[in-house]
Amino acid sequence: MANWLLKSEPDDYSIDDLARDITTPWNGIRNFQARNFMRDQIQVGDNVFIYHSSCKKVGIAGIAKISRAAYPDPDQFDPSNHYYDAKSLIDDPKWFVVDVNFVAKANTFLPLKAIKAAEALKDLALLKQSRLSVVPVTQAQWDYILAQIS
DNA sequence: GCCAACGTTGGC
DNA sequence: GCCAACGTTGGC
Repeated sequence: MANWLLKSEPDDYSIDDLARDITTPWNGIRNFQARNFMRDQIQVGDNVFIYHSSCKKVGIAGIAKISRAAYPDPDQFDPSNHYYDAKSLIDDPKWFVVDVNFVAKANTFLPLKAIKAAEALKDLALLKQSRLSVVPVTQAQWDYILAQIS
């Protein structure tokens, strides 16, 4: 069982959208490192923090859980889709999605500023690789953040 | 909207 | 396989 942090732009898809939908395919990941985490490591039951990026309130907004492990992202085969990838083959797909289930909204939103200021989170992968949209979270980091937002 | 960081592409 | 050019991300 592992823990992850998934980024989303709330204007595009927010924790409130997930609360409404209950479950959603985490689509549109087009970065190899993020893809590899999803395809090779993320398992059903893994814990997820939902992080809002590129917006007014940047930070951790809620909690989710993986409800389905990696399967090919259908968008990559649809020429009319924004995420269409002509180089991806049906029997050798390049891009994957996992399904995510809503667990809870953060009672207390944890802003990036507070994440950066926390000694316990100084090694958080989010801070080391600021452009990666799927990052692992250690158990100690998970517990610390959970306590902050609960 | 700006700009720095950084991932990807493509020519050599 | 290197590296410059280019495109995208993401915080401010």
